[in-house]
Amino acid sequence: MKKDKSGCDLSTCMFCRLCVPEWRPAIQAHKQTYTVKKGGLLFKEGDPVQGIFFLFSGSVKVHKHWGEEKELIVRFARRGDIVGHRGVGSTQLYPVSATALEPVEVCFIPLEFFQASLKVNHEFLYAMMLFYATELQDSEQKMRNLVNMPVKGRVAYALLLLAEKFGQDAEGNIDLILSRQDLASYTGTTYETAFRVMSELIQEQAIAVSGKSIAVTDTAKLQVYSQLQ
Amino acid sequence: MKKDKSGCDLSTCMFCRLCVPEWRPAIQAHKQTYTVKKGGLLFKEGDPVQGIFFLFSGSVKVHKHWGEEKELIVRFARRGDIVGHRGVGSTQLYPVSATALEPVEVCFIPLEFFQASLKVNHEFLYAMMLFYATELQDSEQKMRNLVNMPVKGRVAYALLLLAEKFGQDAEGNIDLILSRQDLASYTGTTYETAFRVMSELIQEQAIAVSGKSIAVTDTAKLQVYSQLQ
DNA sequence: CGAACAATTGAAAAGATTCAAGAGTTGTGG
DNA sequence: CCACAACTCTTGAATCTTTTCAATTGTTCG
Repeated sequence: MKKDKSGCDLSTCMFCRLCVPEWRPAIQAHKQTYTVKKGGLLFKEGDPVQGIFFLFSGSVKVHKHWGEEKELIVRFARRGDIVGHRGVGSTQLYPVSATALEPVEVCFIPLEFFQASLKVNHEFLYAMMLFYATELQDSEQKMRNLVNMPVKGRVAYALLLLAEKFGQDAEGNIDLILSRQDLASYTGTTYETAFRVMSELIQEQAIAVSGKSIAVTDTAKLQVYSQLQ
Repeated sequence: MKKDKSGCDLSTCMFCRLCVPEWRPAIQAHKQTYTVKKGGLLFKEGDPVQGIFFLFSGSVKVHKHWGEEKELIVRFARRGDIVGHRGVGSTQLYPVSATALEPVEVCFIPLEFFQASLKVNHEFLYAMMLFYATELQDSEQKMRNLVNMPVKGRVAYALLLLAEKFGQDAEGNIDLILSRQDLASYTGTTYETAFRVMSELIQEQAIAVSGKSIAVTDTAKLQVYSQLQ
């Protein structure tokens, strides 16, 4: 791991990686690295935007709320991902919350410094634009799935996506501890329905559950459910 | 209307407006303006990305397909809006189609020139990044609505959004001729369901229909349906 | 141990889709 | 100007999916 003086892992921190060397000292001065424990909030929907977060380790869910009860998980983020960028734009408020699913180490960049960097560092700005463009594509792909797929297809699709993003061990276990409730919120359904669908998938030996982790055992079966048409 | 030599309306063309004056001649040389008739395609999902479109007049729907029958309208665009930017990113293919709802005049910028402009024009790049960020927020807002709102709420929300975006005349008619089928595709439901919901809203005098245009007559009632919680 | 919370299951209800069929519109060619 | 075909519009009824409610079991943790 290449780390800079403040302990920032250059291989995973997009911000530090993209900054030209001369800027490093300024970044050192502005960024803050700290940890958030499991269940802790990085920021909350409706809060004024303070800055951007880069994750060094751990994982978080990014979610939008609906009344007191309901939520929709928009995205999961892990080591190397950016969080809080959804606050950049017209409004001054975060449109989503970010909650740690396990202890996370974050690199926090205050908004003013982040924006100043964007203004000065063309490469970084370009990378950020591409990043937003990709996020937009993903978001709309997910939107179509939510609208046109039955729950089973959405769960299958979600598991394939998570397996790819978080990786799997030898047994196929996805490297993310995910509660049924969170899976339900991610696939836009209720806890009970998510549970029932999971049971079916286990029955069909498409997936397996051991302890708290979920394993994809038959990718092809899941692909059938998450297929177009 | 301030127009440049090629007939580009500077007040509505984000691209031309953001370009520094010295760049205008180069733009003139690269961009193409032409019209697409009603029902015509600007580009199709899966096509290789050729460039970006800026709309001078008319309106288009941006939609994703699902098998042969189903589609989800992701967004409507009008005068001044950008279309085709969803193709920018990892893949080389448009993730959506764009179809003219009425005759449109477009300013087409080939991708290479668009990207070259981004590389050179910092202001433009910054504006594009903010634009993507805003689109992302809108997309996720819509996603939450699709997941958590009943159809009636989604239709109500859609109509309020369209009224705001496209404007209304004295009678409240939204300045966009929208078929029930398109409204259904936009709200992620079927033609019949959209029809029934519209009938209810007419009954409740929240909206009115005269000819092909839809009028919002009682904003407050629609807001109740599209409300959070 | 007991309290709180997560998991599990069944049954009823709600919401939306699908199918089907008839009414109304539009456009075309004779 | 009418007849016909091809649409879109409109409505009812059956069906399916998903949610909701409710009740029971299992697990965790102070």
